[in-house]
Amino acid sequence: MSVGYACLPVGVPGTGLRSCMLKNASEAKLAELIALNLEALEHTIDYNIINEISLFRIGSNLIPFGSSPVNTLPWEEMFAPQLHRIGRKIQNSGMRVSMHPGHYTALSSPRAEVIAGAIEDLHYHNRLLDSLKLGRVHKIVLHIGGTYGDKRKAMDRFIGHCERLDDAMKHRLVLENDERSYSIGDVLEIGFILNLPVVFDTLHHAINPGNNRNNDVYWINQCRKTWCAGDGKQKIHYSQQDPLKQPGSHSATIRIGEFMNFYKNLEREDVDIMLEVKDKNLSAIKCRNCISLAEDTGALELEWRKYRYAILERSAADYQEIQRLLHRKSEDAAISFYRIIEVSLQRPAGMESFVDAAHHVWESLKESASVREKERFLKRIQDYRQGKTTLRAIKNFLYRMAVKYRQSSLLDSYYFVF
DNA sequence: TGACGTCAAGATCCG
DNA sequence: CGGATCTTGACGTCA
Repeated sequence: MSVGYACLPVGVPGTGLRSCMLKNASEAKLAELIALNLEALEHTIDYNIINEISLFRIGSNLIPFGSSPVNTLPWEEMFAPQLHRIGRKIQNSGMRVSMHPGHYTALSSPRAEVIAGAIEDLHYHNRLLDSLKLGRVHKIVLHIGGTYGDKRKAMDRFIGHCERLDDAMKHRLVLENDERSYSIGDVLEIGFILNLPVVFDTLHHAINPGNNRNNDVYWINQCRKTWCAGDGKQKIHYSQQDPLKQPGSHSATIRIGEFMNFYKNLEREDVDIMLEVKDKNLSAIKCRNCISLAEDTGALELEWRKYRYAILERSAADYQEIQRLLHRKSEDAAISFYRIIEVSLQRPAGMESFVDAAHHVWESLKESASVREKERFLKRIQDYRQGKTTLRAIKNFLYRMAVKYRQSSLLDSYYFVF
């Protein structure tokens, strides 16, 4: 079982994807952006390999306007060396990647121009995975689209358009239930007709369960029947509702208690779980550490080094509690560890604890920093105490210092994420 | 016609 | 001038 995350890791410098507005999308601009984005993707893949994250979704915006007629660049050839290098890293590390066109790619539409655009978009996604020289276990996840007042007719249109796609494309396609129109029952019906695998999305299902009320495990086992040997492991999407936002909004982090219940009920290891969550890679590592059978306290120590300042700035008591927990080396330390982290990160940073944490962070910068920079730091702290500057401004300052003096342990930490 | 979701670009404001 | 903060864009569907 692999647990993965989508598109952009948080707290990893140099992994952001660039874009531009349509009116600025010249050939030169697009070529520059593609080069930058491939560098960013390679950094992300490197990060995944180092952190043993073996499931990842490549963002559709990797090639700006990739499926639009404004982008006529032969980018597969132009960037072949970078693309092949990235593909080899994915392949050699045993990573599995996917792509996911959004809700705007609708093969069920009654409008011919929308269908043409959707097919263009699918071709773009397929071209990208082909250009990385990746096989058919690296999937493209597709929604069905709208219902246009008649779901049966829309399903028939979807099936018709899908059947006409070429085989190479069809071998990559997998279908997903959505939170509005197509329940998992609907999508399975289509999947069986088209002989395409189905991805079960837990949160979409919770919001749009359809008529046939069954639990997650039942549907996951139904979906399993749609996955053939050549498709690789069955994939599912797992996410949790943000309690303060609209139904369907992904939570800030995966609440580990809920996830572990889900995992235990699943009683299966031959499933890949793609998380959809705001804190991305952080939750992927969290879930991985909590389900891994080996009592690898090393991984937990590494995590603590990354979380510690974010916790310290909220609560010295939480900080000490975690220190004691890790010292005890108990059997289910990982779950207890993340439970405390989750509660602690909900607290706002208090003024004194924030200043305390900022000083600790400064400790690793002060040897490199100039006298002027030290003065600037102390002035900012003073201003913060007097309400003349914000916590975020001080963190941004510390971040720039960490970049300038290449303090990788600080840059790799989650201090700047929260 | 605007909400929906997403997130960087672009625009504007501030010191 | 640099940095922080607000607004716009790009996609299709649905109310």
